[in-house]
Amino acid sequence: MTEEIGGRGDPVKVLELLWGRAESGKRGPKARVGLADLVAAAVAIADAEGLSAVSTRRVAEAVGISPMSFYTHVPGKAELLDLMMDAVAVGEPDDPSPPSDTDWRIRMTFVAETLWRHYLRHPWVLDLATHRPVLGPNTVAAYEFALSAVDGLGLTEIEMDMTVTVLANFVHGAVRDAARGRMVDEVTGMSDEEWWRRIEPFLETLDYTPYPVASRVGPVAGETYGVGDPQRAFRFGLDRLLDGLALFIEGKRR
Amino acid sequence: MTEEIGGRGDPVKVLELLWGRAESGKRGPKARVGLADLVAAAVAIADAEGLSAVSTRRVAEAVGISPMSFYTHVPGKAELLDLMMDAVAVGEPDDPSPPSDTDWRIRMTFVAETLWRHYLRHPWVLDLATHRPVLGPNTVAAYEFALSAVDGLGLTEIEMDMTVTVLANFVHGAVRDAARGRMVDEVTGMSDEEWWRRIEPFLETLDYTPYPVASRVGPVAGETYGVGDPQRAFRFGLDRLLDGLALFIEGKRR
DNA sequence: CAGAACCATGTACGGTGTAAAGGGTTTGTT
DNA sequence: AACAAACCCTTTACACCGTACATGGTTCTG
Repeated sequence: MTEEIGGRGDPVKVLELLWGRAESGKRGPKARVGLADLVAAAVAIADAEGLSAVSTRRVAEAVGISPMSFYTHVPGKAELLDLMMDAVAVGEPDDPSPPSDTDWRIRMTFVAETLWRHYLRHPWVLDLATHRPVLGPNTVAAYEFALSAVDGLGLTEIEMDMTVTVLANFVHGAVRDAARGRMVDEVTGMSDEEWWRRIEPFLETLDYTPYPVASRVGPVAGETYGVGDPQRAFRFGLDRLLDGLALFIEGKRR
Repeated sequence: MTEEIGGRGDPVKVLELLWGRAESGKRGPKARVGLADLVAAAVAIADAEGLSAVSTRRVAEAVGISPMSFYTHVPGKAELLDLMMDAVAVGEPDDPSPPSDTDWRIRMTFVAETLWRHYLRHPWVLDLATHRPVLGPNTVAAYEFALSAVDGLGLTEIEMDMTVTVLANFVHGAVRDAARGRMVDEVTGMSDEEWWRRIEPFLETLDYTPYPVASRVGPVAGETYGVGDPQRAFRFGLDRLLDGLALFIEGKRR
């Protein structure tokens, strides 16, 4: 149970680590493990057991060094978290290849779906992606990938960035809801269905007259989110967002 | 440095606390402090020093009880966090009053701006709002408030919920970027401007040929976000999103 | 007035991140 | 060849965290 804050620590130090500029010394004994091993181990732990299972001692043990040897390779935990985020901010081997389509809408849809898959594969990123961006090579590559989808449409640089940011933020929020229904909470060991089932008797005892609209919408939405397809909300929001962007882009083109 | 996870603990227990159903006993001595005192103290600490400063010991001390007496009032920290979220999910006295406008667009804009202010006032909510919803009275009231803006437009219940969710997710993401520039990071004590200034020399040493689009857009966007007005991205995204929703709503109306 | 019920507390345990100091091993310099 | 610098790794220790457990007061009920 540790609040994990990305984007901390000495910002230059972490950049040097991200871009491989921290040349390891020539003098002493060779390191038995590399930085990449530590990061990979930490990612594996986070993927399997959630972010709260990632501790410096645990990561050190996973790669076979003593707890404090961790600090030989990484300045601290904050930097490790940044490195983890950048490490997974890259496509997986089984990802579909991007469409070389001329329709920006198809390209942006693909960007959104790629982000969607990314977050579902590494849900712990959702807990970390609340602070400063990690300007590592993979993160920048992902940024480039997203920007390419809106390049050449007549948008200014700022408009391009804002467009991509809005899309990324939307996916972030949508996948948060989806991850809820899909995963079993590794801490409570309670599935989303059980959660709804547990609280439902209590909810029925409440007086909903102060909430007329919510009491009409809530149960329907709750049922849908509880057992339904969260991908539906994703598609709905994505379509609305792209509709709005289309108006803007076509307005600029003329 | 503690990961704070909202929406945990016994879900019914926390609901009882949220809705005031946990009747305090009649027998023993009267409690010197109430649940609301603990929650208020915790919120004050989080507002002032960030979420990582909120510990059970610290909260207990703030209200003048011993560390373990905390658990007389709250089952555990997870429940406290839920209570904190719901406690702030209500308007402040100096909030502008909602427009009684017939234009849903004006109403939704107001909803978005209210959310925006909410997150800026309590940025720590961003760190907590990643898990299950807290179905407390204030949270439900906020949900009702948002839903009212899209009521009577001919949308189905599910569509209403998805619309509100998309809007909330967008604001969440946009304010995350804004909070970055506005606040001084309470942990590093480094402002956003200083952060950019520190990393800029390093960024100039990188080879950007693999990132042609990002290298064109990034510096412009970085400068804008670094010293510019993040509210601009908020307005841009909000306008695009509302444009897209307008298409859908007007399509359904006919 | 007895006892149940309740609030509050002290102690203790296992966990966290990491500061500080020291031992071993390799390499560059003389 | 000898030495010192540089580096990896380790041990010990500290302050903090959430909270289980046992105990001691206080107040209301029967």
